[in-house]
Amino acid sequence: MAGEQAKKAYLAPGEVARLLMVSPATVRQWAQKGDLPALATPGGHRRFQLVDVERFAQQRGLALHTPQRSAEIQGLRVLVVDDEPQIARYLSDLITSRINTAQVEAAENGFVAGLKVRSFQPDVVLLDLMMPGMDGFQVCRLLKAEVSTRQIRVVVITGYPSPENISRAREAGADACLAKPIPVQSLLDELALAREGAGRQQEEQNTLSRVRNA
Amino acid sequence: MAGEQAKKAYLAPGEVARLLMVSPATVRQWAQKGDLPALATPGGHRRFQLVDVERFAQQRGLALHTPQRSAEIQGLRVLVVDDEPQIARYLSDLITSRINTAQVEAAENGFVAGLKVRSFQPDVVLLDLMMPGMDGFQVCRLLKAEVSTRQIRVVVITGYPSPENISRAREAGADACLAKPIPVQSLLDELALAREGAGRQQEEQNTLSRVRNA
DNA sequence: CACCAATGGGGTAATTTGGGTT
DNA sequence: ATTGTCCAAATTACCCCATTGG
Repeated sequence: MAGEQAKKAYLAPGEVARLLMVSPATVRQWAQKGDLPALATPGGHRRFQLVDVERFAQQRGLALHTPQRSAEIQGLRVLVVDDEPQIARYLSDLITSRINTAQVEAAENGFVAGLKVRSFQPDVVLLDLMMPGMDGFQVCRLLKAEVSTRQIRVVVITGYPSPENISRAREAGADACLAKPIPVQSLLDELALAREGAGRQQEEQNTLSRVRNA
Repeated sequence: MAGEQAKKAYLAPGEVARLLMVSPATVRQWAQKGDLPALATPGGHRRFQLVDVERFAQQRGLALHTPQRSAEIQGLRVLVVDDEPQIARYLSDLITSRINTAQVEAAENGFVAGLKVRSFQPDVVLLDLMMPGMDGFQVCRLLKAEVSTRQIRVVVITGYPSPENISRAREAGADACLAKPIPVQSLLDELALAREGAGRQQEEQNTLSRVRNA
């Protein structure tokens, strides 16, 4: 599980405040009113148990404490990087027809790809290795070298799936490597993996709820 | 303590409103409609994550209100886009030696250029027209087509300053066009212009830009 | 034991927010 | 589509001193 929670015996008011996205003063109010169960140190300072905090958040906050991530809510975001409009179009249609919540954008050259990596913030990048003026391996390395883009799943697509190319792609950080013509099922499998993977990056907000609307 | 910009884990509605330059009521509407993802405190108040706000702003083409990042305060930010490391290095050294507050970064290909346009947020882009796999004219058009990048000054550099190239560059939105070898004074003039322009929001729309040659 | 910075407690006032509605 | 207004509730700011944990 994602929980690397080093089970603390108790939480200080400040920690609880950060957890609940509220100021320490507010936590104190809750504790005073008895809404949030608290223990006390000999000196009178409050200590809280994680269980109590979670229960409290669930009761008052609108149920559900599953910290769903963007891919589950907004749909998987896929960036197709290919200089051939036909292929880009084919991939885009393929994906949206199979995963109807997916959002797909295309980049026909390196510059647009770079822009969109930042602005579209894809969960997956489908990257053609052979593009004029662009070294796909280097793109992989760049994406994996930076924290803000490291978690993007990179699926490399190549027309020359030589062992050397595949191994180089892997070394460069690609998460998968598909040969042309695209094996549809494999592609969908990769997207499914990305969809699962997109659920991380939650840190302390496990006890919070996504706001629900009609 | 200069580092007051500590990354907040969450944002309150009011902060988001100031960030997006709208009223709190509007933020509330967006959150209610589900356009802007929100979390909730146990008491029912909404909290937002910076990532979500940024993405939302991006989708709508809104600009985030960054207090002030004028070139006067932080120094001019220059992005050199050239595939020849020597030239990039030469330009970088030239600029930093003449304008000692300037910050210069280089991009050796289109992908890196795209990434850095977003992450480095330059005031000026020095763009080599002739780069493998990258159409400089199109890069101009892309930059000038979007609100968030429109105010970046684009100085095109070309080894073939034919009338046609110059006119095409201008049509594509380049603010200036310099021929190789680079006329140093003209380059510095352009940077000076950018430095003036970077302080204010957009003001005057320079009808045309000058073309300079050695 | 004293010192120290960070944090917490009590209490109250000031500010902000959600919701309904204009 | 966005903003202003009203009210009650939620949240935070402040002041001053005690506790915590080195």
